[in-house]
Amino acid sequence: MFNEKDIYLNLQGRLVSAGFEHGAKLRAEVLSREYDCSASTIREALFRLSTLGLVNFQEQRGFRVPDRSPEKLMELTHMRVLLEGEGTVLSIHKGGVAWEARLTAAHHQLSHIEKRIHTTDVPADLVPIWFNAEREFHQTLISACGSETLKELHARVYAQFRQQLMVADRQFDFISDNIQHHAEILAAAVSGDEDLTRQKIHDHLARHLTGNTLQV
Amino acid sequence: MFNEKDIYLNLQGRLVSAGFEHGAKLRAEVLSREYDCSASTIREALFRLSTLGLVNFQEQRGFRVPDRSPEKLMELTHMRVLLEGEGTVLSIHKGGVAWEARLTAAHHQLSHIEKRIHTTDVPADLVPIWFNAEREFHQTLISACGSETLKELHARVYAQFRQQLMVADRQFDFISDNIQHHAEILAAAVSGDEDLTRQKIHDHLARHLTGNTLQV
DNA sequence: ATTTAGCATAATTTCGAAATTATAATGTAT
DNA sequence: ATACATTATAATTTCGAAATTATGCTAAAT
Repeated sequence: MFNEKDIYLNLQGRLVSAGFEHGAKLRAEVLSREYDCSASTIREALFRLSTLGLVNFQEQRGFRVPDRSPEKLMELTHMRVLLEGEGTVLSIHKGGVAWEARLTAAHHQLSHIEKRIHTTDVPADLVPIWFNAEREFHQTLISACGSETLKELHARVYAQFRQQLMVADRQFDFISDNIQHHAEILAAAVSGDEDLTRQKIHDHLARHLTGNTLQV
Repeated sequence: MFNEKDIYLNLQGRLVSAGFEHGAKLRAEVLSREYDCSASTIREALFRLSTLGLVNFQEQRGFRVPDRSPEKLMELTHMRVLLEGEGTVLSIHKGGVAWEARLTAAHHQLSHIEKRIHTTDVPADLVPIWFNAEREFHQTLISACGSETLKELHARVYAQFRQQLMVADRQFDFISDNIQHHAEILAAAVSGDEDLTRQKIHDHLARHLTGNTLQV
């Protein structure tokens, strides 16, 4: 049923989308029953996730979901601004029309979902879809940067950023601003204006740099 | 004798300082005899190191030391310039006199070793000492940035960068330039000139951005 | 009543072997 | 001779239990 890779990915998914509480203990034996495998297999997966930053490991004390922390969120946001800015500027230079096309497509999908969220009450099953579309858009921004290293670093930071913001029931008050932000980032990127693009990425994330947001 | 943490750290050390060949296969069973423990313990350590980027893991194909690659080195160098530049500028703002003192001290030690290397033939046992002093100086640059996240990202990148450059017998032709570079970085940082500091960090690493260096 | 020591319980870590999967070697058919 | 299938070997992965270490509980002493 589940091999280690599935378990690893499934745990990763839960860790960034309220599948566990902040600060929750992750006991290998308990999880091993859930996934119908041995504790060692879970332990391996948790170790990998700990090096990713999605799980805290303490010697002789096991594994835990990291606590929420406004400082951590600010640090992660800062790294997102830095890495997404750099990666997007590189994409502008190297990506060509193919990248612009992919970015426009990713934005179109995201925009569609965000407008639905904006106009109607948010059905619970729309949240993971929005979640993926948002990630896809931001990943596409840096997708033509030419540096796997940059993309890996960004993926880590993005995952930890999401984990900080995860909550069971989401408010979408921010969605109106987000629609605007994403459109502006797209426009700036396609226009080829480096500084403006960096600025718009910064503005999009700026509210997480104040220490006041622990809501999406 | 060895607990898992020791094994993990020992392997990490070897992986960044020519303790294994580039591309070498890392077989858990073989290493388990070396460290006098079971294969599972080694396997756990290798998984953690793989998430760090110092080991490649392929499903059903085990673990390997990453190959050398000029492209990878360039990407890592780029990330070092970005993260060290950002971290140092933050340190300039937040570090105060205490940070300047630490940086001056770290530079003094590094400078001492580099001058010895410059004037005499390089004794083999000086290499790891230089190695640590170099890392210490660059870590100190960003040490007052106030962001554990930035420091963690930098530590990963620095380790992978070192791994790319590792060779059994080192040439130290570059050392003369390095002495100059490190002094200029120190001077720029203490003077508080942000742009100049970023520039000097860039210049120090610039030769690794050409794709022509796979020597330290 | 509070602290501390010893004990019982629970959790973590390590192990070595069993099961699975890949790789190499040999033989067979075209 | 080359390609393909089959078998044998070697490597990886998973397991469940044993050993170690932490945690919580009870009782004795101040």
